[in-house]
Amino acid sequence: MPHTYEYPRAALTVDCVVFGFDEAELKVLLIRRGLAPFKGKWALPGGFVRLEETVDEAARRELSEETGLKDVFLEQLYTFGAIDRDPRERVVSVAYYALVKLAEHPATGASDASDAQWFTVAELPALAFDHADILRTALERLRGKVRYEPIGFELLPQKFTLSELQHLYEAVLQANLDKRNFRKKILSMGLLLPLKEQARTGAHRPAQLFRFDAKKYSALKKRGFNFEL
Amino acid sequence: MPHTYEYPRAALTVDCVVFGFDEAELKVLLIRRGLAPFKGKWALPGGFVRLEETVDEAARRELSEETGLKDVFLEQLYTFGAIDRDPRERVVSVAYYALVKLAEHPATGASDASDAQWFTVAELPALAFDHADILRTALERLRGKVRYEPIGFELLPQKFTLSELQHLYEAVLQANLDKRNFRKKILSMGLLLPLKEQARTGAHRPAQLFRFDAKKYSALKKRGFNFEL
DNA sequence: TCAAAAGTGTTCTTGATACACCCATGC
DNA sequence: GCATGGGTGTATCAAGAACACTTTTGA
Repeated sequence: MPHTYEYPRAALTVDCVVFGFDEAELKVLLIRRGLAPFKGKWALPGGFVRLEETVDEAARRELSEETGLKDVFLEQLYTFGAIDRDPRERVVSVAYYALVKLAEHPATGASDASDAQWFTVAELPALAFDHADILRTALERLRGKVRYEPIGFELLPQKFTLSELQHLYEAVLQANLDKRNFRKKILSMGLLLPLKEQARTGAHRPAQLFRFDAKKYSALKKRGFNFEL
Repeated sequence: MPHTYEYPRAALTVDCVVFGFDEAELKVLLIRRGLAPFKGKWALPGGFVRLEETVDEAARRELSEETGLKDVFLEQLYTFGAIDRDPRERVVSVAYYALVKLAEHPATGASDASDAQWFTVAELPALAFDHADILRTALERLRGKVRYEPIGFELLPQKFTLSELQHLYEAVLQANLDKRNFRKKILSMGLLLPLKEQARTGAHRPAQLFRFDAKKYSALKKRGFNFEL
């Protein structure tokens, strides 16, 4: 059933930059394209926006369909509207970025998409369309936002050690942080709940486990508190 | 000449939140709608994106056509993609915000649009569509961004006094700032060039005029400098 | 007993805040 | 000469940065 309009219309898509964190490395989830154009090339998960869903819903649906990921942190990033970004026709894409707890999700997702794979952000393959631009924009946003919003926790398991948290920040910000100062600062905010358990991993002293206290954060935020690292 | 597509498509528009600053007041430029829906209501300037222009270009074109404003600071804000934001049909809108030097532009713009008018942000009329949401988002963005990027200068004439600059920040941030501390901080960045002229307005001591040194800022930025107020 | 990561305080420096008076001008 | 906004310096306090050793565990 064809649809006709008085004026020509751009197609509208969503694309998702999915970040994960694993073993001190920041990673991105890419999908190998099975169809032209850019067949065989790696690309961001995404697809067309349907009329009966919001743009946000489209992003969640495509993420779920192409990578199996659900209930993840997802936020709109930027809209890419260059004329020739898709060689076939005019396509405007609303980009999102997602943060997933990599340890709690299967390595490549329960996906019906042919091929999904995590890549270290420092070792990315060539990407289809303008997806390299989108990814760079997402990285800049993540680097900026992680410093003044407690979104880093979205990349860690619910229970984590202070060292894991520090390594996450070091990976995202590409900087070395002082262990004592980092702990002092993050603990002084009172947003980390120490758990009774300890992590026992390897031939070392076991580390205290914490979880992020989201309720306390939203209560503090209302009173004007600002997370800042 | 009708255009036919296999799947139905949303229409794509741009909307612009235009900020100005005048006499210690932050203002927004609105347009009175001449057509249904929301006929007679105030709305943000904006319109449909054409296939032969980028989304950014569409924003600039609509701004020029509806308000007469050209060569202003313009930055993408957010894309609004709720299903029923336009009662006629599915319309997704990429919102922008603009900062204009109000003193250097005519009060209501050399506009072909019937009716354009500046409103104080504290005294806004009811707005068409979801434009109140868009405007609120733009205000939040402006409040956030003005603190860590030197965009406030886009709202002032090229030559300005320190008091004018301070009043601008006080209006945007809705806070009172200490005069001495403000001057110390802003001058210590070395981004304001004192001019030889002085402002002579009223029965007071004339104030030193400055201009923002954009070249110096971009040079410093490359070396890792961060503007922050 | 060794390797490997966990944990812990103090000093110094820097930047933020608070605060009050004289200056130049037009009327 | 007075009203109005322009312009200036210091003392205090809080937060950030730099820095090294002991503890606990498994192998």
